[in-house]
Amino acid sequence: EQQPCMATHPQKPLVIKTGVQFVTKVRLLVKLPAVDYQLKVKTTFDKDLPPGRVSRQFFIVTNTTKVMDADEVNGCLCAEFRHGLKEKKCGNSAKSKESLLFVTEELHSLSFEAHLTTQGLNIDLETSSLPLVVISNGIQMPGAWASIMWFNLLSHEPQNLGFFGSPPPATWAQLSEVLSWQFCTNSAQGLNKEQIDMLGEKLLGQHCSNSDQVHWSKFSKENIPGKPFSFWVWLDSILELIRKHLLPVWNQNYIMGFVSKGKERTLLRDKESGTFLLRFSESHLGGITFTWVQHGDDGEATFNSVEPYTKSLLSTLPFPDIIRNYKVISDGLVPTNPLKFLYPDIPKDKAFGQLYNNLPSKANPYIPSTLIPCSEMRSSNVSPPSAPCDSPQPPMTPGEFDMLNQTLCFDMDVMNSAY
Amino acid sequence: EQQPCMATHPQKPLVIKTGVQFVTKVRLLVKLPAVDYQLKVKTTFDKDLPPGRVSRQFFIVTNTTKVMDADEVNGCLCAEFRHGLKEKKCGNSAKSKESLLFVTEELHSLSFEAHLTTQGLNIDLETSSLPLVVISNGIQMPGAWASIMWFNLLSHEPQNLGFFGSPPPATWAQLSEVLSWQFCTNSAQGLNKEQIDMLGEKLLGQHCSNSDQVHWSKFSKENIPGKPFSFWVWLDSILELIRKHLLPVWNQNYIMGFVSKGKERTLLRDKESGTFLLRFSESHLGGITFTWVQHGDDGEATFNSVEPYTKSLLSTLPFPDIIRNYKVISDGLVPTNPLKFLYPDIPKDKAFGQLYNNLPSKANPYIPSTLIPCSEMRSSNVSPPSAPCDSPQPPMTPGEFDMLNQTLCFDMDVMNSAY
DNA sequence: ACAGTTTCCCGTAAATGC
DNA sequence: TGCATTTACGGGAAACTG
Repeated sequence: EQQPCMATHPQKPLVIKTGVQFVTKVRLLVKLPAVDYQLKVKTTFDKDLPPGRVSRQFFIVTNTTKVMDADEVNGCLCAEFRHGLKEKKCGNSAKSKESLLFVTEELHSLSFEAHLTTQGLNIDLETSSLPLVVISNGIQMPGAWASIMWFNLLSHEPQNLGFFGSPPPATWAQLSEVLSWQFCTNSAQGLNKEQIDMLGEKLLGQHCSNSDQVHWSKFSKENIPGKPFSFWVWLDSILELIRKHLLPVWNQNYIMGFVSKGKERTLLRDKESGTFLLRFSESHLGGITFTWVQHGDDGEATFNSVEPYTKSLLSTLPFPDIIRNYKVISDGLVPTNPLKFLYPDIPKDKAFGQLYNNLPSKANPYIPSTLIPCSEMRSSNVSPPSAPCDSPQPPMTPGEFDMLNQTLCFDMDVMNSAY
Repeated sequence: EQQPCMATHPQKPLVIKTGVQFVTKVRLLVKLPAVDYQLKVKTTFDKDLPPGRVSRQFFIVTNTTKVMDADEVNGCLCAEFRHGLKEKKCGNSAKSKESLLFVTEELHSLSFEAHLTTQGLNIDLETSSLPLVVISNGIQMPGAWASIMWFNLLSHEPQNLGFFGSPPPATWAQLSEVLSWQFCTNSAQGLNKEQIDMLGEKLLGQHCSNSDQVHWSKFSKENIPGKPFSFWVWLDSILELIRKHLLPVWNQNYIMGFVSKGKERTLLRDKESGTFLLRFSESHLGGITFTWVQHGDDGEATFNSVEPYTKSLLSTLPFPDIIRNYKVISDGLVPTNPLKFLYPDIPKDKAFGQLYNNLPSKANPYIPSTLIPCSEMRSSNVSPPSAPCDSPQPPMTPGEFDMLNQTLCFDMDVMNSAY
């Protein structure tokens, strides 16, 4: 009969940042016979908090009660809150308990209560949110969102706030679908089978299968061997790069993105000189690079990859313009652009032409100046080839993760109805 | 006997931003005979505020009282506060009064009080700050700082908070000294006579003299004719550009900076081809450009200026590297750098060599990529020459504005001492 | 509608705490 | 000491307000 609905961070609901307002909505799903008094909703944070379960306590700094109003759209009773959350600085009571958990693994909840008296009946309504993660800084968002994803993928008990005490593993079939879905919600384009296979190999090693189990720590807590970041932090940095700097290019499907260096060479080897593909950096967070093939006079293939471009550079120079203007300088010669065909054989300007930044060259007393990304070539960097791979397939379709999309709404429970 | 001292924004004391903490220090200048009780200081904001004088009211959100402590350095009694300020949202009482004034022209003050009882004497101590300006956003900082400068340059009544009701004019002699001093506090280099003359002409027209009067509105309130910003906002944008992106270049005296386009040509006309000078943009806020001369086969001089570089570009590519790598592309030819000699005749690399960014070219599988600023040259932009100018002179020395430097301290007043 | 002003909040840097 | 976490706040943009 009551339905709380919530939108916090646009892309990442269920994550709340202290000091940043978030919106909650509660709706009464049944239509009441004309009530002659006001129905008041009260919000409580961590109402049924199991004692000692969480290491941090929070309180709502804004109004916690509100009278329900008729919704403009469908006329049902509705209350919308703008809440703010602050940490209760209690003398480290339960602190250092469960200190193995990150704060991003600590689950909280919002409860909504209303008391209704009508026709001699006394009804208590109560409902609560799906588990929430509270963070204090944006750098904690990737970890927090990983928790939300993991919980909603694997838990069948919405009230189980101790979930991350011993989180169950996911199958690669489940997880890969969620990952592809992340790309769908951040862009117009999910992941295809090749891309998913590359991610699977990265996470589980070669010859992994859909039924293989992925452990929570391997997904989000432990660093990738030899790297200072976890698998999810790496992948999320790419989602952010796409969302902020590569949206048109990614949506056009021009970024192969997830492809091993070995496969990259296999693909490019027998293509025309100047054929290139775009992929994300595996060594640095949020980086994209292009690799092109060049055939020598002897027919031998040379592969070159440019140092990955990251957000700081891409905010100065959009990626299509980089591709358009990139030059290689060989001493004393006129610089040339080695990028001719987007893999497999699309002429560069045909693919990217519409994305170029056509600077209007306003008539002014100054000479316009453009940034040209350039590489000086002396020695050629060649590394060993590797095994071939499967052929493309359409991206996965969203599955049970619909609920995490856009206007995420909680299911509603009437917890208590007496008299 | 008591001395309040204050440091808020490092470069701009006496300006307080709501929601950002600021530090105040009060010192007792006399050494008391060993007191056997604690001396408590109380801070009040706008204590003796003339009714209806200000349109906004503020209050201190932090502790306003503190017990004085022996200072580590010289052992005198001292209290240091970390204060925060917030606007009192009173039902627009005195609002819209004096609405001709900007909030950055509204002066406020901090008062400090202490009560001392010793040897049968009852002494009330009180002192207050120089006028303060309260802002709510960093974009108000230039306007606020203009007020602080103008007040301290021209007022002889530290308590006259209505100063901007009818602010007196300054002579160009006074103002130009203050302006040069701004460059000294933001860098290691003030302004020389040519630079000051150019600023004077910009503000007062040609043939201006040291005794000419500059009005407050012309300095900071009215926009420069044809530009969407005032003289001071323009100059302050350059101070910020220097501080954040050009410090070494400016400190080496390599930036002529303030030079009219006419004078620029006079200087460059008979110099060798490739001689260039650096100056700030007059049309855009916080921009720097270079102009170089090129002599054709007929000996005719051509002048070119590149589109000004601003902070967003300079944070990606440092200015010395721009000068080092700048290229002009004439169709089909090898790009060349037209910048050879820094005016009058310093070989470019001799001047800027030590400031170049020597990228370490770490051994990695990627090919490093550099940004090269390039201009495509088709038509040459030439504009009319103009009158010659004086010769260089050393920068002005700081004058009465010492007090505004770094560790700014208020003078102290014992306002009241009874019994 | 608009300009002056404040609020909001991202993202980085510094501070804090364990 | 190092790492996890929070606080601080500059700066751009949206929201507010007369």
